[in-house]
Amino acid sequence: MSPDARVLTEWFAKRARPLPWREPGTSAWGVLVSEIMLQQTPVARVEPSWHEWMARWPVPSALAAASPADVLRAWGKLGYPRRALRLRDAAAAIAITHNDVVPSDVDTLLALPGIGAYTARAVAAFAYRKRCPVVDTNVRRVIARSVHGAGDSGPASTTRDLADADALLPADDELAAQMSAALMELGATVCTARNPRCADCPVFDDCAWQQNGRPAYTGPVKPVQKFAGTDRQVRGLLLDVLRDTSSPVPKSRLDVVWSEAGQRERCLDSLLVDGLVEQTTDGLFALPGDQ
DNA sequence: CATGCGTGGAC
DNA sequence: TGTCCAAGCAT
Repeated sequence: MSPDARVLTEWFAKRARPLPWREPGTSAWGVLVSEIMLQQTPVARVEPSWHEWMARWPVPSALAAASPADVLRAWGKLGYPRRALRLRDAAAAIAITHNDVVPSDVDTLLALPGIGAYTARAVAAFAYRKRCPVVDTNVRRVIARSVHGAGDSGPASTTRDLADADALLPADDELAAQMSAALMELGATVCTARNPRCADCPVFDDCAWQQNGRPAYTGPVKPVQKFAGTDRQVRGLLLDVLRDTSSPVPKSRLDVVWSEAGQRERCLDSLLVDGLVEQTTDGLFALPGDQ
């Protein structure tokens, strides 16, 4: 009553999308960069940026040597730009502490900025081909349905989710890595959040959700994230101004992006605190490192 | 454990 | 011109 490793890995070999960071020969650094970019950002928007980053910063030390301003501009509109700064910080730590080699050990990876439970295990599994349970939103949904027979996954629980995924993995390292990738791919392309394509599912016959009659999700409602009018929108508008200028700007250039002064000031302050914006000695504003 | 953190595409 | 969702993380 759960997805079979052989069935799923054979499906993956035939049907998986040809994503560039999955190509044989991709460096662990390339895998790490892809994983950070893919946190909450769709594949289609990540692909072009990933190619640019790999050409420009092929090793961690190269990214570490770049200015935050250059990194933030290259990040562009992938969203959540703090990820870009943390990736640069992680690259510096890798360059200095690990001889420019991305660690393969989960606990060592977890100690790096911006790398959490998912990303650490994804690097171990996909770059180093380890038997290491990888749990993202796709895997949680696939397990909720195919194993537990529920309509969707409830709130995340790292310990329980890892145990669920671990139980599905075969003993062999390489096969387990393929299985982890296959579970993610299944959730991303077939066992989707809305309108799952069950007719195309390789594990249809082993799916507990099917056998339960596809019950609707009954757990706690996940809160929907608003965007319009939030600080996230205002921060994005402020950063947009600074990404597009080559020299520091007076505050008046920032003031025009949002009419409510209180919120605008709060957002600018938080960007300064986050290290996403810098104020020059003459009181102008710029991306950090833009003088 | 709940929130806040960007952005844009698909319905 | 609304809602949901997308390979999470830090606090």
